[in-house]
Amino acid sequence: MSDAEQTRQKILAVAADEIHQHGFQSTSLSTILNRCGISKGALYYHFTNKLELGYAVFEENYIPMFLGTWQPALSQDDPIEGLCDFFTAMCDSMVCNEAVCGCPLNNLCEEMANVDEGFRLRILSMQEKLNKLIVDALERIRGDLRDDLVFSQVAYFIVATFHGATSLSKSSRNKELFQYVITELCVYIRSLKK
Amino acid sequence: MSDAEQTRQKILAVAADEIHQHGFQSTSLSTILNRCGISKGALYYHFTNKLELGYAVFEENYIPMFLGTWQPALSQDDPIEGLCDFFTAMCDSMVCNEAVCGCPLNNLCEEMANVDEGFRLRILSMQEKLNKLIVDALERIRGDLRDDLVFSQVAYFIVATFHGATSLSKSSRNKELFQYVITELCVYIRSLKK
DNA sequence: CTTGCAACAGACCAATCGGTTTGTTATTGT
DNA sequence: ACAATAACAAACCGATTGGTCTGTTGCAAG
Repeated sequence: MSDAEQTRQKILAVAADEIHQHGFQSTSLSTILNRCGISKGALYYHFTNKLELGYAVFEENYIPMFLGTWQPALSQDDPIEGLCDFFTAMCDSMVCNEAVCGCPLNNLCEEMANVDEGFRLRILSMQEKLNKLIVDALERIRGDLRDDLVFSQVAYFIVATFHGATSLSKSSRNKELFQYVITELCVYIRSLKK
Repeated sequence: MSDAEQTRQKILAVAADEIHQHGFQSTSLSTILNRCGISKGALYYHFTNKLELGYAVFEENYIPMFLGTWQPALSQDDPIEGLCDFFTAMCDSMVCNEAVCGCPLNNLCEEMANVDEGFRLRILSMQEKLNKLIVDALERIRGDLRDDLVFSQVAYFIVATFHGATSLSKSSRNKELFQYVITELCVYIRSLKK
C-alpha cells in the first residue's frame, strides 16, 4: 500500500471512529487531523469536503463491517439459530463503550436521514440490502417456517427491534436492557418455526 | 396567562418543534428567536442557557405529550387491543413529515444520551416510566396471558421495536416500513395472550 | 540537471455558534 | 412623583466550524 493510500485509510479509520462516537455533524475535522497527525491540506487532498468523507466512511468502512457481521449468521444451515447465536454473542462480547455508542448504521439513520439526501439514500440502500439478506434466508428454509408469515415484514421487524435495542442501551449505559430485548427477540425468532 | 408566561410558552413550543425536527445540538437559538419574533435578551431572561431550555422542553412538552399518548392506550379494559389500536391509529394518522422526524424521545435518546448526563437521566427515567406503565397493564390482565412471559422483558421489547420502527421510516421517507413493523408488532402483542 | 506533479503543511477566512453586557421600556408599589 | 423591578431589545464577544489558498517537499520521468 502506497504512503498516500495509507494516510487515506488512516483518515477513514479515525473518521469512522469519531462519527461512531459523536455522530457526523458533531465530528470535528480538526479532531480527525489531530488524531491522524496530519494537516488540513492532507485531508482535503484526499476528500473534497466533509460530506464526501462521510460518504466514504459509510461505503468503505460501515457497509463492509455491517455485512461482515450479519451475512455469516444468515448463511448458516439454520439461519434462525444463526441469528440467535449472532445476537447472544453480540450481547456477551459487548463492552460498555459499544453499548453507549450504538450501531453506526442506526446512528447515522437517526441523525442524517432527514438532513442530507446522500446519506439517506445510502442508509436506505443498506437497510434494503439487509432486509433482502434476511428474506432470502427465510425463504431458503420456508418449509420449516409457519405458513402465515410475511417474510419482508418479519425481516423489517427483526431489524427494527435490533436497532431499538441498541437505542435503549444508550440511555441506560449498560447492556442489561439490550439483553432483555435481544432475549425476547430470540424467543420471537424461534417462534417463526412450525 | 401573563405576557411573560406567554412568551415563555411560545419559546418552549417553538424550541420543541425545532428540536424535534433538527435535534438538540443542531437547533440554533437564533432560529428560535426569529420564529418567536423575540430577542436574545428575552430568551436568556426565561432560560439560563441552551441546555436548560432543552431540559424544560423535555419535561414540560415531551413528557406530557408522551404520557398523553401511551397512557390512554394502556388504560383500556384490554390493554393488548388498546396498544394495537393505538399503534394502527398512529399509522393511519401519520403524515410524511412526522414519519421523517421520528419520535422526540427516541431522537433525543440517540443524540444526547451519551453527550449530556442531564438528558440521559431524564430519558432513562421516561423509558422506565413507560416500561412500568406497560408492565402494570400486563399484570392487570395476567390471567389472560401466557405463563412463560417475563413482563419487563416484553415491555422493553415493545418499546424497542416501536422506536426501531420510527427509525426505519426516517430513511424511507414514508410510513410503509413503519407500517410493516407495526403490523408485525401487533401480531406479536396479540400472541402474548393464552 | 531540471522540470513537474503527487502529497502534503499550515496560515488564513467568513460564517455561525452560545453566551454576556448594556440599555430601554412599561408597570407597580410607596 | 419617584424608585425599583420585571421583561425584554440588541450590540457585542470569543471560540469554533468547514473550507480555501499559498506554499513546500520529495520523488520520478525526460
